Amino acid sequence: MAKAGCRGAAGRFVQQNRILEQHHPGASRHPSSSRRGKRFSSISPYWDSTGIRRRMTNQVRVRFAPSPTGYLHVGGARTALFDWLYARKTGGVFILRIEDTDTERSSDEMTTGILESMTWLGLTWDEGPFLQSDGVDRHRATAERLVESGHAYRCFCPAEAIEQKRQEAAARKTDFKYDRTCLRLGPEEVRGRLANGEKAVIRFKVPQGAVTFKDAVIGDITIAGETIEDFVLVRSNTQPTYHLSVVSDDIEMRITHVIRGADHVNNTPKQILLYQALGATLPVFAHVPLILGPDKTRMSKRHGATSVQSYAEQGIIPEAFRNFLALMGWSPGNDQELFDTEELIRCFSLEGISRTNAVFNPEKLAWFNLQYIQKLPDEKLIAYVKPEFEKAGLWKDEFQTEKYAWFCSMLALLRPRAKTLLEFPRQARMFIIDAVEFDPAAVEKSMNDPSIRRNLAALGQRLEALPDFTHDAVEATIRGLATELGIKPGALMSGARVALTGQSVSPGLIETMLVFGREKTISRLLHIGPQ
RNA sequence: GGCCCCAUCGUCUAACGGUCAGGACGUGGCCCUCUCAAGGCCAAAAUACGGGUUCGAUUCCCGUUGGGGCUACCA
Repeated sequence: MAKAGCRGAAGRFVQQNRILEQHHPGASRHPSSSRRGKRFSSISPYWDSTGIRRRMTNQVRVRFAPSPTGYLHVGGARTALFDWLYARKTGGVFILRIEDTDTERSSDEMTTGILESMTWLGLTWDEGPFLQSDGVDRHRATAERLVESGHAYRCFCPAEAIEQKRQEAAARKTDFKYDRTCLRLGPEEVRGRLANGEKAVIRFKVPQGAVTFKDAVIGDITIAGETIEDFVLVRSNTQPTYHLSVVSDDIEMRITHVIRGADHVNNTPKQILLYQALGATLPVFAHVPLILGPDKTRMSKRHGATSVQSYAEQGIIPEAFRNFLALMGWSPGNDQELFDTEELIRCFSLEGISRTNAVFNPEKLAWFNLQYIQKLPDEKLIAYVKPEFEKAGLWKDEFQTEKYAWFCSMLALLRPRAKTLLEFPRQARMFIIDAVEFDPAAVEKSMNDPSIRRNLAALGQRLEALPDFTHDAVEATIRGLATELGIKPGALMSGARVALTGQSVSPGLIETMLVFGREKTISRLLHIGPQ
């Protein structure tokens, strides 16, 4: 692929990668993840079993943190790709963390599916996958520290009451924020009510003043503190919430760059406030634009195929999908579109990320797929295509042994016509099965003239007499016979096409004959099947 | 409703004050040709609107409009 210069390294926003402070004094060991049966790697490299903190470096550490409430969708995959690319680009570490703290909606099957999709895409992670739920004790401890330091407080207000007020405010079309009733509670009262068994949440006490941060892709973003509600850190059932868990984990994992979807920009001020309250150094935030459906609304189930898995099932190859995804919201700054892995890594930069949402374009994906299919080495193509042939009941092991060369020559005919892997068995069928499956319309179109059978038989005889069954010899024979018969070569060829394949469309006739082989070609011309 | 963000061909995008606004997908035409593809060539197609700033705005500023996101004891 063309070697081209990429966007300069001088960034739109150059921000120093600072080392995150390790601030957790009594960081306990990661509990093992046997809670729900299935066990994912839970060995954390951040601190070893002796409790000795690892040497800190200024190495980039990025994470992809999907929640296993569904399959990996294209938006998530694109985010993961950018995370991965940035880590590879900088020689950093790519961490996978499963945010499964919503126990209601999370499932192990989804986690497995996400892992499979990432593997399919070749997005290999260096650490993890960690389960966020393994950190709940630490998350709770973090919240307690915030209460102790006066950054958070317990709130006894019933959720229903707040929800009702919220509804009322919405009906009135006015803004609603929790009124901080419980902020005024004295420590005695809090203790008393807790001792009484009253349920409480822990809320973050949002400080006065605006929060400003420099997003690596969007730029400066400022949000007035007054618009941020005292959000819940720990639920009344003691489950930590998202904001707390993410910040606690990102600090713990020493994440230097938070690259995630733009749907998180409004969460960022809350999280920044948490970092500050915890005395931790901020990571660089980079919010990548969203991927939209054709109707320009956020991709969802009603847009049809949105999971990575569904594209794999549709015969898209991972290299193509990845290349396509990379160009959704990122550009190298020039006209290059086809990138192999190394080029992609070399050219990728946060500066090249767009600020505009992108509409998913399946047609362009198909084009990328075609491009990649053309270039795939035979071995690799066969590996991709084999399962499809098996599904269609057309696979034979000899394709990889005695008939390997033949199989490759057939694939060569099919390639330029294949936009997806699924088309290979479909098109290869006529080369593999013994019978000819005649398409009535094709027969009607090219075989209705009674002379055509005679002519094809004549062609069969000539080919039989040919010393060498080669492309040039066959072509000369066909053209010669057509001239003698006073018909167009095309008429003879379309008849031969139907006699051989049963179809009116196929790869080049002569190439097709060569793949069928001399015997089959001649016998089909001499003895045209039914009809 | 409030808050945040965004705005170049239908779509993905290039342009970082001066270009005939470039490329790609898709679309149309032509070429190649035994059909279908692939490939080659050509074409149509955009700076949302209104104000500024400037010798000069796609580019900088403001407003309008449009779009998206967030607005939970979801993540």
